[in-house]
Amino acid sequence: MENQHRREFTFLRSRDFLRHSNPGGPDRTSENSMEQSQPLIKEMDFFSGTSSSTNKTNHHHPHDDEQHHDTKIINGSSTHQVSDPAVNTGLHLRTVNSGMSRSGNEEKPYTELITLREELDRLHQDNRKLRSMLDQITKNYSELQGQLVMAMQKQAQQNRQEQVEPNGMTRHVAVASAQQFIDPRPSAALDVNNPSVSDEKTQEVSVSLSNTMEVMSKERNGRDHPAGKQTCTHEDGVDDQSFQNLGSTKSPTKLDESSNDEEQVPELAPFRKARVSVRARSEAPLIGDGCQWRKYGQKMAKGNPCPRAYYRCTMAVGCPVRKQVQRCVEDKSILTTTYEGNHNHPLPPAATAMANTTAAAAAMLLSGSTTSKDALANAGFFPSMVPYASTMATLSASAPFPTITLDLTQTPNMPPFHRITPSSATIFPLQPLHGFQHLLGHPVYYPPSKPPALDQLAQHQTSMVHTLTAAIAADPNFTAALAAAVSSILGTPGRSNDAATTNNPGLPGSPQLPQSCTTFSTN
DNA sequence: CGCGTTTGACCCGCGC
DNA sequence: GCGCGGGTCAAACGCG
Repeated sequence: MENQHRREFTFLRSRDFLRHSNPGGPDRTSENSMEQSQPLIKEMDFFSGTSSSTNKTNHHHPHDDEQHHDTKIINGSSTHQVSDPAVNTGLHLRTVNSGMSRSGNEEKPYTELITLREELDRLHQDNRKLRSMLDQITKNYSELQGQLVMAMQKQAQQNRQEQVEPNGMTRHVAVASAQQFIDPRPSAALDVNNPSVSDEKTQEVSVSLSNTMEVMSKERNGRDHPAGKQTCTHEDGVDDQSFQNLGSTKSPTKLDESSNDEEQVPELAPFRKARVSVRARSEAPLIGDGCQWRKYGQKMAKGNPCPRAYYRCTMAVGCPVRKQVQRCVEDKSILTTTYEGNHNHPLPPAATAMANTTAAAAAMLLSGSTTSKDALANAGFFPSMVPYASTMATLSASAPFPTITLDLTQTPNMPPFHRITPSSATIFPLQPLHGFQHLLGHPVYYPPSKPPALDQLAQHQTSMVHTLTAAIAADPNFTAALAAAVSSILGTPGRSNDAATTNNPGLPGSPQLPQSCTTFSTN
């Protein structure tokens, strides 16, 4: 009970936080910076509450807990209101009865009973009110989120127009492509947030973001494969309507960056799926993320002696979420897990954390922080605010999927991991700021140590990095989820694997990483 | 016997 | 058009 209360409380608080921080751009910034520890604590509270609850719930219905936990959290306010009074009622009755027998008044119990019933009804009503309030808050949050994105885009657009670029060509292309990529998003994201998608209020926060990703992926699926492969169709099932709003899709082909403006633009839009990768050190074959997975394939990937394993989420029948797990060629102690898709079912608390992480990361990736960079920078976002500064985020627009990689293997002072993948990827430490490249759709890979020559380009990239890191940092969901991810991975290096492989959603003591549409790599 | 993993075959997209 | 590589399927296999 207490756990539930606590969960509920922290959840609501985090929502409050979201709500407050969202409305004002600048305010949000300052709030974030100033409260770096505070919000962090809140978020950590959320997850720690989760894990502790998991521990306790293990006694009774571990499964139940897993299946309905989210719902409870979301509906928390109401649920508890109901259950608590019920308990109290019982106690009251007993007390009353004893009192009764003494007094000898037999009619009093009925009166008491009636009174209690009325009380109960009243509580039910309160409960309903609270629910509706919660709904309202959730809606507001979604709306604000969408508005914020749009506002940032507008501002970025304005800034862009005002700016005189010596390197006009390149810049223009980048902007155009980014814009194209981004534009569709707000509407899509909002659409996805539609109540229709999330009947369960519980999922709203986490789902909304992850859906964004799904939207993107769907978009590509839908366009590229009108006929639709089974897999694609399947995934599209969740919320097809949303991806119609997305920009034109087309050739998923690789972007050749720089030279051809005409070709670049179309290339940017087409994303089959957003992916989130997590790199972490782990001896275990898998990281525990709170979900149940079934291996459905294994392949030798080119350029890597270590096989790549394919997993599918089995927590729900039609869950489209998949993940790929592969060890890093350079450092076999590093495990890379890549998540793709959105869960179509309630997630265990631990899984929610990861889901939020990946969703938020994906949202960042897809939200086109590129364009909003200036706005964010102006607003005063700085990477230093990122709680987990050691984490490296890598954006890759390579191939069909835009991918954001969360590198949990790095420490601030360590040189960024050197990526070998053919796909271009941009790595930027959340704190230090390395040059980062083509974001969304501009696959350009260069060693972190050697950013592309042009100073201006470097500058541009730097600002983008700022933007992205700031945006990521500013997203409570992301930071919270990331915190959970980091703590779970670093905290329980050894056993995380078991959890992931088999079904241990909500392992006691080991916060699990929820997965959504993200790539997760563990080292 | 049921369930999950393994593994070869197959499909599809992309580049040459 | 062909080959390559990534991703998925599904029969076979193994384990509890």
